[in-house]
Amino acid sequence: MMNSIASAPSSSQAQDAAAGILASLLERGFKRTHALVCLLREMAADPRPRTLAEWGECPSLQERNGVTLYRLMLKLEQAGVVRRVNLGERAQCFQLLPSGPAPDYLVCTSCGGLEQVETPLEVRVLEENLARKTGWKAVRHELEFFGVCPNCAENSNEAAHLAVI
Amino acid sequence: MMNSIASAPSSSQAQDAAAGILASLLERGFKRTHALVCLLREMAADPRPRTLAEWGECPSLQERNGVTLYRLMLKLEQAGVVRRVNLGERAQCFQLLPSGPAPDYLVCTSCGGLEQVETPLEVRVLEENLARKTGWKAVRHELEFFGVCPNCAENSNEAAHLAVI
DNA sequence: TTTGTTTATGCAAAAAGATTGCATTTAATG
DNA sequence: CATTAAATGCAATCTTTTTGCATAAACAAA
Repeated sequence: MMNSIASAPSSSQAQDAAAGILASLLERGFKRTHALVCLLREMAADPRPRTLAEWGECPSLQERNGVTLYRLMLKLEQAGVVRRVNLGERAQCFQLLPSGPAPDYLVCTSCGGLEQVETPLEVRVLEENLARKTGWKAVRHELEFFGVCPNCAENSNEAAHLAVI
Repeated sequence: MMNSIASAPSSSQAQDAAAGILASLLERGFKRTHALVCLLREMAADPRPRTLAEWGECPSLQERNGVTLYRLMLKLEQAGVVRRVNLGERAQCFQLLPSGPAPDYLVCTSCGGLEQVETPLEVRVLEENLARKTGWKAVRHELEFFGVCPNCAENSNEAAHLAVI
């Protein structure tokens, strides 16, 4: 039902994924630029949704201009390779779309911690039905659970306790 | 399964709701200010999630300062009276929480149109379980479906057709 | 009603994030 | 190597969110 996100794809798998995506993009008219190659690698190596600023902090991308990353990310989103996720932060987050169904998340509003949640079957069915039975096109969904993780909940209890003393 | 949002609560019902919320807030230390009274009325009269800028356009709120609305909205959110919803727009949207379960939405990414979607049972159960069986506290969820509504899909087809001619 | 205290408000300004225009560079193509 | 189209960096703008501070309004007590 719920999995923490410890298991990033192994380096070689990630590289393969990035390479495959890159190939498909090149066929679609993308240029093999330094920024594109590096960004795909970084995003394949870390499946979590991260802000533009965060992606920009990756070693291989630090020298890149922020605006470049911004425009590149929009292109990748349009190409259906990347998706935008709202994690309750002010800035939008982006992540590489996995080959399978995209994950949903459980977010700690206190520490920002993230756990992956398997998409409820009902949500998938609803999504499919919207696309098939109604006139809606290109339907996707976004589901997030927000709360305070056990760790933070405990700490805030301690804090409250200390405050009384 | 899906309902368009034609049925805003009747004026009197909305007023009652606003009055009830106001009373509860006053008990909790809120001051009965012009801005508070008007904002609650407007939000009760229109259940849709709207941006701060949009709420500020309401007749009774136009003379109010935008920052006032901003701070008031945050207070209402903290008080659990208002919730923040991400509708894919750059600005955050706010809406009064209904007495029952909060609605989920189907959003047209082309025209911004909004339809209400009943929360899948599985999502509610998942949410409850997170709160009961795991150590997570104050769990809530946000579920949105995004797509292109029949109207916009048709128009874009026409546009594509015309473009060929 | 007056006084004092607390909270809300307006104004100004800053910080953060998203977005565009334009001149230059880079990648692909022949 | 020359040509062309796309990508990049830089500067600047715009929108949204956020804060500080002086003033005004609401509330409670005298």
